[in-house]
Amino acid sequence: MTTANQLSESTAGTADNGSSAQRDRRKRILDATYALAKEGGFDAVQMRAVAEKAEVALGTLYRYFPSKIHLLVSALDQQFVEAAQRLNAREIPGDTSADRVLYVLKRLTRGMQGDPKLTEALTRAFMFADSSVSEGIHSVGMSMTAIVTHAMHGGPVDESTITDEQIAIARVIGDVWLSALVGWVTGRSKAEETAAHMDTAVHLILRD
Amino acid sequence: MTTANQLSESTAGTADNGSSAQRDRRKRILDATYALAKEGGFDAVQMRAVAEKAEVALGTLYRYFPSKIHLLVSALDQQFVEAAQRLNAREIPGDTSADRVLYVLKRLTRGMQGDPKLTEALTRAFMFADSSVSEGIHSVGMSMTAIVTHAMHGGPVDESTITDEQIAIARVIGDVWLSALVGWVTGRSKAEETAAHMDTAVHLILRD
DNA sequence: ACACGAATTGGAACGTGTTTCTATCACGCG
DNA sequence: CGCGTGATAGAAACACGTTCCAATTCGTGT
Repeated sequence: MTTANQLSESTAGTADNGSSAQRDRRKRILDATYALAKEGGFDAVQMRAVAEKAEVALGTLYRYFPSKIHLLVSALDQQFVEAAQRLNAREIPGDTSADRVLYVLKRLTRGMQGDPKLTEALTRAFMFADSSVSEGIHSVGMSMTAIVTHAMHGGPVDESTITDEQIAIARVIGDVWLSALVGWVTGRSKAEETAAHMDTAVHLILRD
Repeated sequence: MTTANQLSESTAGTADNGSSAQRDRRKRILDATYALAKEGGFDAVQMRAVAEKAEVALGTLYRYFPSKIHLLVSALDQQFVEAAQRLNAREIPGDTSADRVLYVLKRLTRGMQGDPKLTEALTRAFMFADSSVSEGIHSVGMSMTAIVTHAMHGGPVDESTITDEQIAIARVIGDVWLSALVGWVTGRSKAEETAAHMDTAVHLILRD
C-alpha cells in the first residue's frame, strides 16, 4: 500500500500533492468551519469538532490556523472577498449614491441574516479579534470599503478616481454597518430596526 | 484583631450588614475587577483572581455576576454612567453641535486611552457580549446616547425636546465612536487616526 | 531505492471559565 | 434560645481552547 501510494505519487501524484494536498486540507477545514458555524454558531465551532469533521489532527488544524479566532476571521474574510467580487463585477442599481450604498448594504445584510448562526459566529470572532489577527481584519476592512466605494460610484471604478474623502466616508459607513450587524447578532435590535438604522445613517452621510 | 472585628460588627455591624454587606461585596468585586483589568487587561481578569482579590468565594462571585462578560460589562456600564453624570451636569464648550460632540467624544476617548489595559478589557467584553447581557449593553447604549444628545444641545436638556431624529443621529455617532474605539483597542489604528476618523464622521453627520 | 527533513497524526496535558456539591455562617422568627 | 432558610466558603469536577510530544507518513534531493 505504501509502495502503491508512492508509485501513484511519482506519476500523477506529484501534481496534486505537495501544496495541493495542503490547499485541500485548508479547504476541508474551512468547509467544516462553515458547516459547524451554520448549525450552532460560535460555540459550536469547537476546534476538536472542526478537526474531526475536516479529518485532520488537532495539531494540524492549529498549524493552519493558529487560533479559533484566526480560523473564523479567515472564514469571514473569504466570504467578504467573494461578496466583493460578486458585487463589484456589475452595475449597482439606484439613482443616488445613497440609494446604491443602501442597496448593497441591505443585500449584504439580507445574505447574512439568512444564515444567522454563521453570521453570529463570524461576527463575534471579528469583534473579539486582537492585533494578532490584524491581517485578516485589515483584509475584511478593505473588502468592505471596496464594496461601499464601488456602490457610491455605481459601477466599476478606476481606483485612481477615488478620493481620500470618499474612502473616509466609506469607512464611516462600514463602521455603522458593522455596529448595526453586531446589534442584530447580539439580539439587541431586530432586522427591521437594523435596516432603518442603516437608512438613517446613510442618508445622513450621503446627501447628494 | 479578629475579636475586635467581631465586636465592631456586633455593635454598629448589624446596621451595615444585611444587604449592605452585599453592596460591599459587590463593590469589592468591581474594585478587584478594575485593578486586575488595569494591570493586565482582559486576560488578567480571571475569575479565580477576581474572587481572591475581592475576598469572596468563586461561587459567590458567580452569584453576583453570572459570567466574566457580565462582570466586565457591568464595570463598563458603571464607568459610562459616571461619565454621563459628569458630562451632563455642565455646559459643553463649542459653537456648533459638531464641535461640542467632538469635544465630549475626544474627552471620553482620552480618558479611556489613559488606561489602555482597562479599556481593552471592558471593550473586548462589550464586543463579545451576547443577548444574555442585553440589559448591560442597553444601559451602556443609553448612557452613550445621552452623552451625545446632551453635547448636541450644548447644555442640560429637557428630555421632551429631543426628537427621534436626534436620537437616531446620536446612535449613529455612537456607532462610529465604538468602531473607532475597537479599532484602537485591537491595535488596528493609532490614537491620532482614531481622532481623525471621528472628526470626519461627526463633520459628515452634523453639518450645521 | 534510500535518507533526511517537514508535515501529519493521535493523544495527553494544561489553563481558565463555568458548574456543582457540601459544610459553614448569618440573620430573622417563634 | 434554638431553628430554619438563604448566602457564603471551599474545593472538586467539567468543558473547551491551546500546547506539547512521540510516532508515523509524506515529499524531496541524492
